[in-house]
Amino acid sequence: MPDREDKLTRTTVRTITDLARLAGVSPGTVSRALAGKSLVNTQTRQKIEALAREHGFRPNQMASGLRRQKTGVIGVVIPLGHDIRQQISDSFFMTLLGFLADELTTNGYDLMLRRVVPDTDPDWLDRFIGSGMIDGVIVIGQSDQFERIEEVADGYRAMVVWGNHTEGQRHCVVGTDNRLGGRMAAERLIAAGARRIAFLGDTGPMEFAARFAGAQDVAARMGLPPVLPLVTHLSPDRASEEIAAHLAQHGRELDGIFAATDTLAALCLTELRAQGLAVPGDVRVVGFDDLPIARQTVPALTTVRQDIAAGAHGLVDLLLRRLAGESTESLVLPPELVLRETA
Amino acid sequence: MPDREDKLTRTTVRTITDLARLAGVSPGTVSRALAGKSLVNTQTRQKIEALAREHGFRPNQMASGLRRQKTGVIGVVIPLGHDIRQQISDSFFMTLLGFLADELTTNGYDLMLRRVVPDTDPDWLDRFIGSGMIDGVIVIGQSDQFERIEEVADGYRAMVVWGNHTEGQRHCVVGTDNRLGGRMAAERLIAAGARRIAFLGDTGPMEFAARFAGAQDVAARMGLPPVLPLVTHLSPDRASEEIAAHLAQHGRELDGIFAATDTLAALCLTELRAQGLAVPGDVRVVGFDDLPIARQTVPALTTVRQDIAAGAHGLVDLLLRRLAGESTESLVLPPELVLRETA
DNA sequence: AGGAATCTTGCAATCGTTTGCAAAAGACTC
DNA sequence: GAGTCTTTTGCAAACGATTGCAAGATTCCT
Repeated sequence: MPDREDKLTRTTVRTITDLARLAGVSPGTVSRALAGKSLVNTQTRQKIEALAREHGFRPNQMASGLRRQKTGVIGVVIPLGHDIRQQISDSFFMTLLGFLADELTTNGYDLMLRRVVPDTDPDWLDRFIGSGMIDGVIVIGQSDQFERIEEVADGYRAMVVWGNHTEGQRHCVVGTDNRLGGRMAAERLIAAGARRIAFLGDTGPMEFAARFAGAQDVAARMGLPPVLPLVTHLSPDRASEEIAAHLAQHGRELDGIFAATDTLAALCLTELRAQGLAVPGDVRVVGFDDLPIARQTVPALTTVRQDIAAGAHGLVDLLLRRLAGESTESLVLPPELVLRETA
Repeated sequence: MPDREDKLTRTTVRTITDLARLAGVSPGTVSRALAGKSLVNTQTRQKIEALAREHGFRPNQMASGLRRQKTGVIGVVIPLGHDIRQQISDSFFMTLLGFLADELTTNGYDLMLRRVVPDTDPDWLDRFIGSGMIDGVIVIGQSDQFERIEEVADGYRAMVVWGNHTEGQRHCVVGTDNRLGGRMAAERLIAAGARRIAFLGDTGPMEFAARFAGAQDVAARMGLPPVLPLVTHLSPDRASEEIAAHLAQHGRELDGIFAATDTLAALCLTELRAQGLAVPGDVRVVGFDDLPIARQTVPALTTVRQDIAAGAHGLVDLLLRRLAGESTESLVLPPELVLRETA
């Protein structure tokens, strides 16, 4: 086991100073060599690099961060609204998070994830920003914290938010055009023969409210009765019964359901079947998101697609631009209707 | 807008020294007051706390971390094996991540997420650990990096891994008893009438290999033909066609399928239907994980449940113990068969 | 060869907090 | 009122890397 032996006898080199001693130069030179600055003699640099590699030396990021006043870390924060349990496993957010991790890594940043409960911690955003641990922050979902975010945005530039765009808002946001998406959903339901439409989900969060409003737009324009809001929680366990109850009460009078998310739509399909309602025969259904599950429901779910990868890309791109001092406009992504079998 | 005005005229207090000047004490005292140490006079402390609150002061974590040699951050790293695209949105990992975030937050830690590709970056683990940014690391999934992890474990204690337990391994691991789970799955398939069983998924990763082996155990014990491995990728897009191809070739000779994950099982159900095979009439199916989707397939999926919440709790608990200097055993969680309609 | 120009390097201050040590200030005892 | 204990505080040295400045080494030119 020569390797083990080696490790023990070899002087352990933790700091740049250790390495400097070994190389017979000053710490400053080592720092410059490792940073790839041009001011170091090529031979010196190579010698230092070799030593560093040999001893597996890595500069301490904390110290470096402190001195340079930047950390190379981007904070990603998920504010949990009322419905705490939901978002923990929400496929949409999690998928977005995955893409974000990719994008940030590609750009040389690390990702610090924080889930916060604004209700119990009103200071959530300032605290994260003020911690000195992150160079910028991406907020995933406005939840019910629109105002708080606006306030912070006035004094802090390195922030981009995933969510809904509202006319005249001050924080930089990336998100799908939810209202348009809502319109597309309603139009499709109507085109498929629906006349009495319901919206399934929570109309509280801004994004959902916008989807609902979009559907409402269309119903009004077409002279149909107003869209009926069927309010549910978003976590699958609670939503199931709620959906069942809603359907028991209103199922027979409805012929179209626009679900706020694919997850809810899938649950709804299950319940519809349980209650003996045919899809799309008796009731048409349209979801939102186009998560993988949309392809696997029976029948396959017609839904409004959000381009998650593009969203993640936009978030990171805008944030980096802002870090570089640019001021950026919000980015509104177009939704896309994906026709399958439920409407 | 009195608030804005206020913010501008108020001297901005970023450092502990600023605050000290304001309070008329030394920086050291401020530090002690904010840290809640008992050595400060109560009145002094209150005065300092009041000022800190008023000016929204937060100590710089970088500086604090550097000085105290601990960061309050736990690294979570997801090594991506060959099948890079898969894990990005893999529900299982993402759900685990959500629970981890909860557990860590509860214990006062932040979470730094890193996705790495060991193939292109052999140094992935050392680099993360050596960065000085994290107090400990949780590795999600051994991927094909078992050896690398073992090596690191010899010299670094603050690490816990989610994955499969192997007799005599040196790193601390938390995970489901995959082999037992595999046995349970096969036993159920057989009890439901299957005789010719296939394993659907990648047998490369250790966890899956163990599940496969478990099924194999049972087939052998019962004197049935060996379990047929149907190898697929794990990302839904690629897996779909692969499953279709497998079924086209072997579908008629099989009467039981054990899928490595629920995601694959769900895809498989879709394909089975497409090819006109009845479930569970012609073919019985059992999945693994018990993700939310298992409840929503048609027919609903019988599956082997992993307790993700318990897993996350175990990972964090063991890691904290190790940080405290304890040495800990690995934790093997029992799987649980969830009977639904596919077997 | 002398002097200017260019490269390399070392020195020391700095980032913002924490903490051991010792001084200062009270509180108490006899 | 002097001496002993406690509290409270300030001082200054860390933590480990970066960087402006200036000195030392080279090279180049005339």
